[in-house]
Amino acid sequence: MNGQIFSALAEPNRLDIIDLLLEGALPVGDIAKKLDLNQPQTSKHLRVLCDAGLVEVQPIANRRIYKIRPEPFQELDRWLDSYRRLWEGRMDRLDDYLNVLQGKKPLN
Amino acid sequence: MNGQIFSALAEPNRLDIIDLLLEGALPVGDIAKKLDLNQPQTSKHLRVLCDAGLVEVQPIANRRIYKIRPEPFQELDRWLDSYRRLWEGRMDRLDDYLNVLQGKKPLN
DNA sequence: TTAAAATATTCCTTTACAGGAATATTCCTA
DNA sequence: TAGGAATATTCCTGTAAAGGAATATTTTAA
Repeated sequence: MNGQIFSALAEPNRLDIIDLLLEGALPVGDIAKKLDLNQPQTSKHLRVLCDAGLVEVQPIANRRIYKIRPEPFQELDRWLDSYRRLWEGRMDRLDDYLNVLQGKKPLN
Repeated sequence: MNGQIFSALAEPNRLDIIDLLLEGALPVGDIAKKLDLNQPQTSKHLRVLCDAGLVEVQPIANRRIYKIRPEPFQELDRWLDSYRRLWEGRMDRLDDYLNVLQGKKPLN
């Protein structure tokens, strides 16, 4: 799992940008206006999101339209797969650990 | 979506800790040893993970056993739901935006 | 009740990063 | 081709957070 994705999404404004772009691609100015950010910060956040591969740009005339790239979300989804077993109850390794302790089995 | 989760996972060592705990609950010392971290840093990272709700503790004798809490991962999973439409091809809003431009339809 | 093991916390320093303001760049249009 | 709109970049500053070292705390065991 690529940690850069988490870093990019850790910043609240960037998470907002992503959630906004889910509704559709937008140029920088619209993003800034809708989220009440000023333009330079918006561009900077978009830069980070771009570097992390979370969004991509398509220039149209004067503007640069940003849209979400699905790939990192797919990667996140695959990573989460490993954790689904957790809440599907097939795994309570704390109990396992307790058993290890009681059975005196070494832990490596 | 709670951004604290992303912040907690943005730190590489913490992501490693989470991936390690997926294999089973462990006390601090074992985590430190397996990841080649020193003990204080490990405790500090576990603190952050705890505050974010990603892990929980159960004291056993001298030790404190850390294990993953499934809930935040479920939250992440639900959040990702909104994005699954993206890679299922039911959504290419960049095209939508282009149509808006061509059709002179206002964008709000 | 004292020593030692396991863990948590504090203090300090350094670094990364977000925001603000100003400016540079790019591209269209008249 | 000059001006303006849209966007990107740079510089500066303040702040949050990570790592190291030392120390405090808790719990067990003798």
